Amino acid sequence: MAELTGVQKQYILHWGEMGTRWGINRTVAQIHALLYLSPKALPAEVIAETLSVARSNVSTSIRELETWGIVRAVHVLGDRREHYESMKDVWEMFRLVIEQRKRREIDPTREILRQCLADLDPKEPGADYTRERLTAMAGFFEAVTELYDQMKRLPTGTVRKLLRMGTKVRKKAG
Amino acid sequence: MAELTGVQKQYILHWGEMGTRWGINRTVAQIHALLYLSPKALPAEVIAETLSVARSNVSTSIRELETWGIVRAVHVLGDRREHYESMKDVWEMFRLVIEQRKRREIDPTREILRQCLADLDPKEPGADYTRERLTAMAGFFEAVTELYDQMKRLPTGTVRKLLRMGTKVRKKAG
DNA sequence: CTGTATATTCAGTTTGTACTGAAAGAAACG
DNA sequence: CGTTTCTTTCAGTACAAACTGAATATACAG
Repeated sequence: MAELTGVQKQYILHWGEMGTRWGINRTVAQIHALLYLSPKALPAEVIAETLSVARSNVSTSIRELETWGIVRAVHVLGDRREHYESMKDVWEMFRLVIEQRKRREIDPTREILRQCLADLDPKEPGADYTRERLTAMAGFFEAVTELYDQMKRLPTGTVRKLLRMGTKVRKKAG
Repeated sequence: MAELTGVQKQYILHWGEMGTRWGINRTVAQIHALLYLSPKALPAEVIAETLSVARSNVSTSIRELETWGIVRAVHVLGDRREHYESMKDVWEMFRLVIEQRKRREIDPTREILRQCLADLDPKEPGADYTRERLTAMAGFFEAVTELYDQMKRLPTGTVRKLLRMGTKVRKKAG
C-alpha cells in the first residue's frame, strides 16, 4: 500500500472532504480511509509518505482515531514500529462515532436546554414564548436520545435488519 | 428582542458552538437560534446589532438559512425592510436540514463509491480486498438512504410516534 | 426623476484550525 | 548504559474560512 491506485486515491480524497464537512479534520479522515482500505496494518511512517503529510501530523491524527476506538495499534513480528489498523465493520464504526458525538454534543445540548429552562425567570420579557420554544427543542433532543439508547441495546446486526424492516414498521405506525 | 436575556444569550451561544462542530458556520447558527427564540420576525439590522456582527454578514447568513428553507422573509406593514422569521416546528426543521445534507454529502458519497467499484481494475494489486471494503461501505450508505427514504414518506408527526414506539419495534426485530 | 432607505457584493483583513519540523521523550537493542 | 529507532510534543507557520466595511446595486417615496 505504499503507492495508491487511482481508486484508492479517489476514495481517500473524497473521505477527507466529507470529514471536513462534518467537523472532522481532513487528515484524520484520510488516514482512516487509507487504513480502512489497507489489508494490513501500516506504520505511521508509511502513512505519512503515502498521504504526503508530516510524520507528527500522523501521530496526532492516529491518536484521535484511537480515542474513537476505530483504529488500534498492532505489533508485527520483527518490527519495532507500531502498525495501525482500522476496524473493518462499517456499522460498528459508525456506531462508535455516533456514540461519541452524542456524548460530546447532544448530551451537553440537552444539559444546556435543561439549564436554560431552569434559569428562565417568569418575569423576564417574553418568558412564556421562550419557554415554549426551549421546551419544543428539548423535546426533540430527548426523543432522539431515547431512540439512540434503544438502538444501543440492540445486538450487533439487528440494526441492519431494522433498517430493512422499515416498510413494515411504517405501516404499523402510520 | 433588541436586548437579550441571559437565557437567550446562553442558548444562542451554545447553538453557535454546536453549529461549528457540525460544519455549520457560527453566525448562521446563531442567527437561526435568535430567530427561533424570537416571537416576531426581525429585520437584518436588528439581528446584526443584537449579535454584534456586520450587517453584510447577516445578509449572507440569512441567505443560507433561506436556502435550507428554515428561515423566510416576511413583510411588516409600514416597514420597507425585510423581516426574517424562523420555522418553529423543530422536527420539520431538522428534517429539512437532514434532507439537504443527505443530498449534498450522502448522495455524492454513494456516487463516488459506485464509481470506485466500477473503476476497480481486477488486475490491480489487492483489487479483491478493495472491492470487499468498498462494497461494505456502499452497503451501509445504501441502507441509510433507504431508511431515510422511508421516513420521508411518513406523514408529519408519525416520526415522533415511531421514536416512542422504539421499544416495541426492538422486541419484534430482536 | 431624484433622493433616501435597504440589500448585496466583494476585496481585503482577521481569526482559528491544521500542519510542519525541530527538539524532547520513550523504548528497544547491543 | 550508550546508541539507535521510533514516537510525541510544541512553538511557529501556513492556510482556509469567516467576517468586515466600503462600494455597488436595488427598491421605494415624494
